[in-house]
Amino acid sequence: MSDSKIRNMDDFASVSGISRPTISKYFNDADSVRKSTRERIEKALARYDYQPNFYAMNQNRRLTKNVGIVIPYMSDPFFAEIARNVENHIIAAGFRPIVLGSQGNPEQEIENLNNLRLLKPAGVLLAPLGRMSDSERIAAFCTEVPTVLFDANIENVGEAFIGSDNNQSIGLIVEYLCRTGEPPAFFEMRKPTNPNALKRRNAYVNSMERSGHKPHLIQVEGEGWDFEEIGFREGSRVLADRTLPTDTILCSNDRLAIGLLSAAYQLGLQVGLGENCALRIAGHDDHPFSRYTCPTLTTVSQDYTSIAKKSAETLFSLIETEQRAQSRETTLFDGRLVMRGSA
Amino acid sequence: MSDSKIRNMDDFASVSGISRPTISKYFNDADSVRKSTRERIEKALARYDYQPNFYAMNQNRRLTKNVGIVIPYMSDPFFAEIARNVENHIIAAGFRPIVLGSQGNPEQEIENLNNLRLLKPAGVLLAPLGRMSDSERIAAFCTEVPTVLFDANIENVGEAFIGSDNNQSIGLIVEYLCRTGEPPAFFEMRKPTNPNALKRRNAYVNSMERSGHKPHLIQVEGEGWDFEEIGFREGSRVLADRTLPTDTILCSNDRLAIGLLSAAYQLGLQVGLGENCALRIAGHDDHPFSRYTCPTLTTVSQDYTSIAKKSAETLFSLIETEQRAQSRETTLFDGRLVMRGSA
DNA sequence: AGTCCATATTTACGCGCGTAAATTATTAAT
DNA sequence: ATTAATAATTTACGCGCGTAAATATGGACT
Repeated sequence: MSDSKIRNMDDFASVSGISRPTISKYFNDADSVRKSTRERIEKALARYDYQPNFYAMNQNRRLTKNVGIVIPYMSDPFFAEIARNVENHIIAAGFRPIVLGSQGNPEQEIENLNNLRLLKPAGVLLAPLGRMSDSERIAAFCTEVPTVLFDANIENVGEAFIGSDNNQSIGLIVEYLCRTGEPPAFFEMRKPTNPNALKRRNAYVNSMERSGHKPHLIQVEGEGWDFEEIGFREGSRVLADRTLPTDTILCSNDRLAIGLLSAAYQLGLQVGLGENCALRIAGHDDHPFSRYTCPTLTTVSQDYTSIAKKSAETLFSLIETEQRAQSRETTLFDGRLVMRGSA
Repeated sequence: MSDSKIRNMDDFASVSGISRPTISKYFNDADSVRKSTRERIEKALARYDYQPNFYAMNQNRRLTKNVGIVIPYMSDPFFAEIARNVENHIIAAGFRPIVLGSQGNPEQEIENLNNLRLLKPAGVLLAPLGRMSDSERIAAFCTEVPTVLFDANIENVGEAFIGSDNNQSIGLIVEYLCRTGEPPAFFEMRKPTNPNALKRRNAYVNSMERSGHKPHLIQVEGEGWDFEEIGFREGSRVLADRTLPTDTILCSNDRLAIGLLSAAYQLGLQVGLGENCALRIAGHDDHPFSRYTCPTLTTVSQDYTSIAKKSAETLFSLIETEQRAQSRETTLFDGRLVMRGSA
């Protein structure tokens, strides 16, 4: 295989018989060297499995092909899924994605941005935590690195925002629920961590009033990101009380709905559309798990694909033009009704 | 707040009136400088919010306080949970955790190790992918960096292995199921990706035979890590066939069980212990979601806490003694029966 | 005041790489 | 063969920091 260990680019330059600056050039852009040179390098690369030190590279380059992706929660399948989507676009465009999760912690979010800055990224795609986020420091970061926000908006921070049209999506499912049964109550956290939650609350109220129904907010207590637990605990309480003015509950997101479904099951309440069902439950987001709940969860899917694509494209155009956006544009995609068993 | 931007340690040394090497020493170990000096540094730190370049630090140090944690899948709540647990121990011991997920991809797993190596970690805690893993390259990595394996074993790789005693845990739940109803069939993937799955299969067969029952393996097709989908799809098929010789199914892990529960629900099969139940389903792992399934999932919990603690401690002792383990020790923790609604 | 030890500073070099400028070699075309 | 264009090499420096050795400084003590 290999002779002595290749420890750095100098070593590799020696064994391949090509000067270090040329090797450096090759790794920067393989097509920027003569074809015969490229072949010699690649032959040597096959013999000695050298690869340049990623961090040392980034330390010296003005700008790299790195693109950061920061999401609020790594272990939330919803964010994992959208991050994977964005990642694919980044790779396809010849960039290198670096995904970081903030674990619901605003300090971690800032640290993620700090660490990214050291890698001299060409740009960053950021889905901020929301209410908890240290928006001042995020704004400061955005002045240094071209940043596109997605999923959750922070007013006037970043070059653009791409997300879902909560008005449309909530309107869609409220209309559906009203049309097929009793008008829904809205199940949410009293102090939601996410700006989307507030938008959805307002959208619900507006949508209900527009169709002449009285809105009914079920605002439960709970902190943090353990939404299933909150949905279950508070859902159990609310359902046991039997003070609901309706048999239909629309949850602010699928994870709350998953907890609520579990609570309903344990109280012996049949959920779904049938005659012998006591309750209808709907969610929002089309969480990967929502197709395995019992019954499967009726929800509104966010347009993952479009959000990911548009976010990436917006960032790429910023990177190419090497200038900031003249005006901060907001793009909202429509949700799609996903009818399943629960409502 | 601050005057001109502090760009590096030199700048910060100037404004704080202390020499750069002393600053460097402070950041390495705050107690290694005189108290009065420390106070001066920290006063300057409050004024100018400088922090050293993480990657430049690691480039030059022989050894750092970094500890890598590599898990097979970031968005699997089970691994997310155990990683969080390990992380806390690392922080408590004054080290800096760096968590990386391999997304089920063996190449990503190797790349994660490569990237970690560049950060000169004091040690690494690795939960390998299993069958898919490039065990040769992992072994090569382990000769360079002290590495402790957990969750999934690779024979003779790394300094130690800490995991669950699948024999004990499967024995426990098989015994429970036999005692409280019909002996279980075992639902698993025909070609599991994880070595634990194979151990569990054998443990099931042994356990059944020991108590005089005929084992029955349901080995379903399916690749990858989308276990819920496989559990649902193949579960639907198996249940619809109605060729099962028993009404009790033990799944190789909770994620399969979650899919299977969903399949049973959709086929109108009542799952649980009651007289009018057609099926009992049990899992393994005590996945965070297993308490929200309908019905809640009876399972065996792995001793997260102990595995995380022991893994971290084993690594710390390796780091302290600065030498490799004389012999590769394997530590297995007992599982605990978690009785819920499904069996 | 003088001694000693701990701590701080100065100086100088190294890590693995990017990059610019000047020089030399190669290639393709005239 | 000469020329011009292109590519490669040499040389030299910089990035942000660690670290070692020599030197200088401060405080506690006799």
